[in-house]
Amino acid sequence: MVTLSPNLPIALPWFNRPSPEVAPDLLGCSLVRRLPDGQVVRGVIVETEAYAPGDPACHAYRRRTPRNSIMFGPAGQTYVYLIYGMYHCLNVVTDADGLPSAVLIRALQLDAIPNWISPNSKSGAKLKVDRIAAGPGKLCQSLQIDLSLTAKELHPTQPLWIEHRSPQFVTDYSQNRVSFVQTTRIGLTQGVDIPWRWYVKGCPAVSKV
DNA sequence: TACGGGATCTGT
DNA sequence: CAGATCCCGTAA
Repeated sequence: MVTLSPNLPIALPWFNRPSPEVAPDLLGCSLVRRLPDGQVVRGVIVETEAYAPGDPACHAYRRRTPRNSIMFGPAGQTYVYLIYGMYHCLNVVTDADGLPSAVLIRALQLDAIPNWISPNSKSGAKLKVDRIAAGPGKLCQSLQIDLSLTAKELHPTQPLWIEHRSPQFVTDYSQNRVSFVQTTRIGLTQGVDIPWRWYVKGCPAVSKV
């Protein structure tokens, strides 16, 4: 189920749909990060959440502001924000120009622990690969994503892009060896009941609850 | 200009 | 379950 090899990059128009459609379609796709030194890191997307116009949990719910203005733009751009003063979250802007919506990428399945991450936690325990990009904050940490990567096109010429599902994943999904779960979103105070979170069933990287 | 809260994570 | 830590939206 883990994709080690490159697949076809997803072109921008693919993201030009309502976020609740794009979010489940992103499961099984690979998020790819090219670092300044040329190193490329790939991870399979296993958990996503959708945010859309009229949704009280959406950063753009009230109005357009400097921070959320990227969400109003054309689909296929990154929207990165800082949360709790210490973590970053990565979104993909979706839907038509003018409609503020995005998909939060919450977890990745990595194939290896990136070499800039210590293989041991602070308490000394060995980190599991499955948990390195488990959660939106850890995901950005594991791929060195910060505010400098916001408002970038998802394209192979850029520091971030997304690739289509591997043939293996497509087969596994169509034969029900892999399935998705749809449920409510995490960590919100508003829009708590909207079931716009999707994840790959049985994946260790997916948030509990 | 000041203030308070947040799409999180870790250790107690 | 509290604390870390800072940007940004809202109110003044």
